[in-house]
Amino acid sequence: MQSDFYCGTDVVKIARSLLGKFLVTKLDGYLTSGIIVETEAYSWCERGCHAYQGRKTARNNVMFEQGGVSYVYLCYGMYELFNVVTNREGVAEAVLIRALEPIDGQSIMLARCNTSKINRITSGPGKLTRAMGISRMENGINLTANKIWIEDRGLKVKRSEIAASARIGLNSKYSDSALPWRFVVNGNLWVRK
DNA sequence: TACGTGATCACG
DNA sequence: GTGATCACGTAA
Repeated sequence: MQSDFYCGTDVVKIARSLLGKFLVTKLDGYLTSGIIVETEAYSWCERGCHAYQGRKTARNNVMFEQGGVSYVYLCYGMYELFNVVTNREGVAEAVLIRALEPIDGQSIMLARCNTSKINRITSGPGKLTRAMGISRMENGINLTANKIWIEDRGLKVKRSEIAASARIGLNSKYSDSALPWRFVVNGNLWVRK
């Protein structure tokens, strides 16, 4: 996608429109890709976001850059989570990529995950980054360049095929955790159940 | 349901 | 410095 796609001011809309797009990486010399089938939106204006109320830290500072860069951080000491930063510079918003349907480079993904079963290898935000070779080394990189990018290959996901629900893993004591900002392709095999 | 795992951040 | 918390995944 071009830079202007990521600079949109409605992160929820962008999270929805990413469904059906292809996330592609060319890392360690290998090309891998998958269809995005689950996303979540995050915005500075709600409590689920690392940049809530515009709080800027060493970890989240790339969220404040102009849309079109990656935000990769370590979660629970073990998992690297990949986000697409959106909106204009200074407005911290991002979309977490939560699940993919693997397409290109499946044998590479299997090797990276040290398994022989493709089943569920990219069905979760911590798992898909491993399969795609994404780590914190890729934090802040330009998504219109040649390491990680997103392609529209013409696959259409109709509005009626998209389900919205509350985001996963947020502390339920905050009302923002109930916002319906998680989007999945209905019935897709690669969305965790 | 329980917990490994370690970086992060709000405290002081 | 310290300690609670955390956008997960797996086992059970």
